[in-house]
Amino acid sequence: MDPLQEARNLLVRRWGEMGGYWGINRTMAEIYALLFVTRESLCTDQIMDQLKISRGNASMNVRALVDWGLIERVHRLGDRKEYFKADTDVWHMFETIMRERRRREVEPILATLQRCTELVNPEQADLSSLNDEDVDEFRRRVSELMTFLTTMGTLFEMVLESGDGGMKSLVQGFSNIAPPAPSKTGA
Amino acid sequence: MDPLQEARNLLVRRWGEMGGYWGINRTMAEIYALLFVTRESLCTDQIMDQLKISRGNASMNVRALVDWGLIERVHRLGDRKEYFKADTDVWHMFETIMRERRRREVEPILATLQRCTELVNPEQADLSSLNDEDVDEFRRRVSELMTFLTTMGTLFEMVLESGDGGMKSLVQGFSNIAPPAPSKTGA
DNA sequence: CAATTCTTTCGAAGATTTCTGAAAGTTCAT
DNA sequence: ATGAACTTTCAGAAATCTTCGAAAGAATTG
Repeated sequence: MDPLQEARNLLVRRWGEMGGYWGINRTMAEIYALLFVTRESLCTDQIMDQLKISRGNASMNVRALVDWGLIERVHRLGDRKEYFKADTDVWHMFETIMRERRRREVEPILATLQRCTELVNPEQADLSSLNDEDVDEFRRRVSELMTFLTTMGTLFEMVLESGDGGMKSLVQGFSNIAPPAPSKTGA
Repeated sequence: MDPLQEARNLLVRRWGEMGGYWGINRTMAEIYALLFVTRESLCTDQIMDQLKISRGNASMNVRALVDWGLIERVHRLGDRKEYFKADTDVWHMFETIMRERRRREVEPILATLQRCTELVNPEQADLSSLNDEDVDEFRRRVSELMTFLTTMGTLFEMVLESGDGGMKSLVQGFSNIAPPAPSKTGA
């Protein structure tokens, strides 16, 4: 196998392994990776063939990737097959994934935290039989969590808003305020 | 059930549901949540009882949480049981989780990207039979990904370095450079 | 040092997720 | 309308992940 193909395979496999951690399944991750490392667009049969997966599996996961906006359909003149190519704008890919994750992971928690706050609000519930300290501590912890999640959300929006270039400004702006970040990039 | 208990249960269950997305299993997430919403420390039997899980399961997951540094063992005078309490410093919890995730999810990818770069380095491999454009495009994409991951890593270090207070500076510093972030906190 | 109390391990069972492949569906050219 | 080319669906099979619970292992005490 030529070095390019070897490199591609390596990346596809690794990316697939990571897929699990990223809330998407291995195949979906592999398909995305395959398209990411391939210059021309690929059709379903090529994907099936390269990744050794069934037609059904390929179809389902390609569709999911299209739904997520991580890959797009491409049509070639005089060819009825559908081809697919990856969105190779890394920032855009990041934004897509993060938004989806926030929607699925952070927002439900925020809603629950909100509800928890209401449940222990003295104006809405009878707390007379409860230990004050327990209630206070609970309120404190819930509130800290909410503040934290909200702050992170804001930071996230900031990062997205600033994009690739703005990111540098952000890093720049920060280094005037705090001591230089310790470069922990070992090796 | 009293409102406080109801609120606790709600949060524990929701947190557990989210666990899967966060690369930890449901039980581990539930145990952490239970300790997070409980002021006093709990022993294994109390955890088993409240979450309706087996001793083995409790033991395994408590250990994992201790390993991660998300909860800690507490000993009570004259009591041989081990009790556990959550690390309730939300920032610290965040740091712990993110470092672990980076170690497991980002670093392996970076290593692979590094290796990919080497594989298509003309000084180390014979690329003469390959299409130049394919190789160039591959190099470009791999390099973009590396840059992106590294940049995010730096941002991450910055955020951690700055902590709770510094975070505000960061947000502050940013708002001088870019237009105010659109508050997308719907509802 | 033996009884007691508590913790950990681990194989099997159970639950969940993912994948396959054949069949049904769709689209398009003729 | 028909048939060829291509896509989607879905029920069962396979793989993976999680949990249980009994037994083994430690630690502590009298």
